[in-house]
Amino acid sequence: MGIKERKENEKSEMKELILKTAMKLFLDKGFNNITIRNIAEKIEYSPATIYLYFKNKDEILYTLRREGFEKLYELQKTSLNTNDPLKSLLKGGEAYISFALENPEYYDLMFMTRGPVKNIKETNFCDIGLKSYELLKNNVKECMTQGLFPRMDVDIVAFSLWSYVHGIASLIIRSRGIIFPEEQVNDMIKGSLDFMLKINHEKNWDIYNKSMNQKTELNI
Amino acid sequence: MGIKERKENEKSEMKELILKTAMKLFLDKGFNNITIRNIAEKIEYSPATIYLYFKNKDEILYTLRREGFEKLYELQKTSLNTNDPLKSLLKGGEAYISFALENPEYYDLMFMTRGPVKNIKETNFCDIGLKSYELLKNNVKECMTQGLFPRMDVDIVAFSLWSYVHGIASLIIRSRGIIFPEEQVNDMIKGSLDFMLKINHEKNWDIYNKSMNQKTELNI
DNA sequence: TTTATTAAATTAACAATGTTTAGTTATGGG
DNA sequence: CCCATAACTAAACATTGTTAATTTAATAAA
Repeated sequence: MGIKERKENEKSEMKELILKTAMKLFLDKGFNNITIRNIAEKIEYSPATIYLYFKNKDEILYTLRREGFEKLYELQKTSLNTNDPLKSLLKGGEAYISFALENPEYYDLMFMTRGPVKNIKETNFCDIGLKSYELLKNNVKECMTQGLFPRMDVDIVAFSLWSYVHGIASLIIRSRGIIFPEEQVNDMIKGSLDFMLKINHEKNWDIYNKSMNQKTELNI
Repeated sequence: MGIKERKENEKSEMKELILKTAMKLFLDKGFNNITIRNIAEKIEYSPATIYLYFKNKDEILYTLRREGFEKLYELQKTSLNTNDPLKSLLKGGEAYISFALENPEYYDLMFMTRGPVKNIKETNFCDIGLKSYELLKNNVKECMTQGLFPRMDVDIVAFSLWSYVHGIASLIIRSRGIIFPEEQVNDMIKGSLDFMLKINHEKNWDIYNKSMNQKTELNI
């Protein structure tokens, strides 16, 4: 069965190549401005070949989107730990925004690109996305049990925090933060995260400060 | 000059008709899925006619986008008053999200659609958008002078608040809040605004409550 | 080795898109 | 009535996603 195996490998290598190339192109010009022919030309195959590996252009998107959700999940897993839930949230938020700004096209595909809504469930990116969301929820819960957050509906608070970082990331990605000079963007982001946690916890100011001083650099 | 005048009227009426029709179609299927031919067919003219009134498809988008910014600005003007800056913020936030969810296609064109970045400045939708942002900033300033907010960089706080409501609106519009049952969305939004202001101001809890009780219904 | 079968890739075409050009029809002034 | 200008359209163009027919390459069978 050595041959069959090799063929399978070649097949998945080809898929990888297409995905990698597509992503590189999307990143530069955006999903809608890249054609199947562009991708084909880059990898020096005919356009029709791509259809041997992906049903259509959308399926390339779906695959990349799922990849993105997996990447993000891994990232969240490493930055969210419940020992110090507040610090954890801060790091998670920073990681989230960093991910979005370092992989704008991934982020775009995941959260900003309008896709046929039917397929959102079919492509079950929800499953893995939901896992990320659960991480966040647990973190929020921990904050509540430790008395760092007011006791509210966990879903509401989690959604709020998610909305917050998503808002920051997506405004910047879409250059709607264009009002601010480029070099201020980084401070802006840090400041925003500050704002949320700061006013959240003037009571717990000491705890907050401790986590702020240990925080890692945002590299954007 | 009566004739010339009438012609001009007819010309702008035609523009209106095209815009109105385009918007209706965009709302249903999204900008990228609507063709010039679709619009033309709807208004019973030939596709080429549209190019007599708009340079290209994008210019229709730009025009609608500018319209959107004006609408939003008017809305913000009426809901933001500085007598009670905290209540003002809350109403402004609600109005913002309502606008986004009631006019998803406008909102999409304004903040979520990827457009050629060059044209962002050319189409100077910035001017009017900036005015909205200034309203918000003034409101934030007022909160600070009244001691309702910690004294931080006004831009950072304003951007934060903007990010927050934008995050909520855009996640819902892109059905990324799909994890929650439809009927909970409304509560979710209210709860989120609660969250932000609540934990913001447990100190000023009385003020907050006053504005919460008087708040108008979100009709989504 | 030669032939048959299967897989991989390409060529050429399709319909649909945004856009342009050349031409036609209508309108108003002389 | 004739002409100039405006309004409009038909027909074409290049480019898109996608597919069907066909060729080429790789494997299995003889």
